[in-house]
Amino acid sequence: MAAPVRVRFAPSPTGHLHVGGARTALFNWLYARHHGGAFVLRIEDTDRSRSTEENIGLIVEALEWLGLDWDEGPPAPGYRQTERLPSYREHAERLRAAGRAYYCDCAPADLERARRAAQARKETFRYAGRCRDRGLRAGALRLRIPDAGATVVNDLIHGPVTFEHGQLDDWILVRSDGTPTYNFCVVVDDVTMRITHVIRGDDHLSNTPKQILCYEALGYPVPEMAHVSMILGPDRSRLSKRHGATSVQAFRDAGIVPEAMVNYLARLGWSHGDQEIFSRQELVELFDVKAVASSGAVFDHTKLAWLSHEYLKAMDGARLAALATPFIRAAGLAPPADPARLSPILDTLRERARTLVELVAAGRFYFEAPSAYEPMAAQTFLTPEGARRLGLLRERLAALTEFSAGALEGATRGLAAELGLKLVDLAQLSRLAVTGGTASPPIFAVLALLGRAETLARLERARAVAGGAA
RNA sequence: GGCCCCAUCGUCUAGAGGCCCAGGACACGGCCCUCUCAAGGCUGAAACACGGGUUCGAAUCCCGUUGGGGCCA
Repeated sequence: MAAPVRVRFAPSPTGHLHVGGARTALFNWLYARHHGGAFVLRIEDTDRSRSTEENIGLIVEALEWLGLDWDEGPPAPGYRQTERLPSYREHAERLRAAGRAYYCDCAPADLERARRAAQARKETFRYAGRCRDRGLRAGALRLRIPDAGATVVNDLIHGPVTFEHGQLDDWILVRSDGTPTYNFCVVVDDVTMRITHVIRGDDHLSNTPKQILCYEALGYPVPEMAHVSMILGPDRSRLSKRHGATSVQAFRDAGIVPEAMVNYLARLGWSHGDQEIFSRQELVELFDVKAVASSGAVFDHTKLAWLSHEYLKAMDGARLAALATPFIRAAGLAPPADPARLSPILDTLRERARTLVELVAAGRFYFEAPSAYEPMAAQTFLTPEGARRLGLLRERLAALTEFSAGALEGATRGLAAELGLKLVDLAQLSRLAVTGGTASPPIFAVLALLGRAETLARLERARAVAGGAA
């Protein structure tokens, strides 16, 4: 029945993908996948100064990290506004020839004066229409807006939103220097790319009636519109750099799991009952743009970190190893030569870290011996008595035939009992010796994973330090 | 300033007139478990911005106020 769904994401390449843009991209992508439609990526590079190949590459990279693949778009040609100038020119000429647009040569200074005067009178500024019927052959091209009536935006999220034509002015389609304006390019692009649903940020809602009038003047059907609310900072103003890191890249580098980012962004403004965690497949099945909230949403780093943690805990070992390896290297450490050793190590860490960065920090000692001991703990544990206990423990563990967590625990418990100590005394002592700190995964698992030689060496080193402190 | 949007716990939200003296999640407090840290379990505190209507009955509908956001720039 209806034409196949075609949606688009049209970022301007400003150097990074903002999370707000990422969410808009996600909603478009989900809508396309849910309806078996097409997701188009279009680069809005009218501002040539910032539009470099490199910046476009960054957008592409961020979308790929999120797993949002597009059916049409770069690197194929024809999906950048700078490549589509002839199309804008052609549509502008059509409007002019049909009398739906006209040239205007009013001086910017005069217009500015009129704008200020309108504001002083507490009225909406509206172009007075001086050039409407002058039949000029050059200047800025303006769209003729009806004086009476109103245009209704039937927004999928907000419902009908009415704009009186008296509040709209004959906006400029093409500047006097021949460059098309943003609002005009968007209309022409959406029309020529046969976009059926425009899902974009709330900040474009005010421009929508102007665009609708342009569609109508061109004789094209108006696509469905859905205006998604903004993502806000803690002060409830639109989230921006002054609120801290806001780019998708920054979250990736902070070690957020990509699936968690997608899940979080989806849940920001959209919900499905009480469910918090959604697989990508569930998202595609359940997402409906009509269920997106119409109010702004504050970005909550803590909840994102929680979700990242949930994904870290649940993902399979191979995937975790693949995700963690670059972060281990970035920390200046080397993953074990035998890749099979990595998974069990990661398994002891995953429930102790919310991000991949935290994961590496929590497990640093697996990859290098401690270079120092936590001072407070050293003071209480690395004493002459501590040295004696470390020596005994080392002896006991060296005698083990099987260096497993179970055997290690048995031997340590035995020694603790003999010395009249609690297990915790020996556990913390060896934890400090082996990890340099007082918090780690279960110590016997750590020792087993480190292996006999490394464990004994670290116990011995700590014993020497404790002895030397005597 | 004009126009437009928005308004439930600190935050994300459920709620589409009676099921709600408002549910879930994050964060926070307490308890349990425990070799540390986590994880987990139980548990606590925490909201319908305000004022008018409509209705037998409103978080839910209408109007206004206030507050926030966006566009015009």
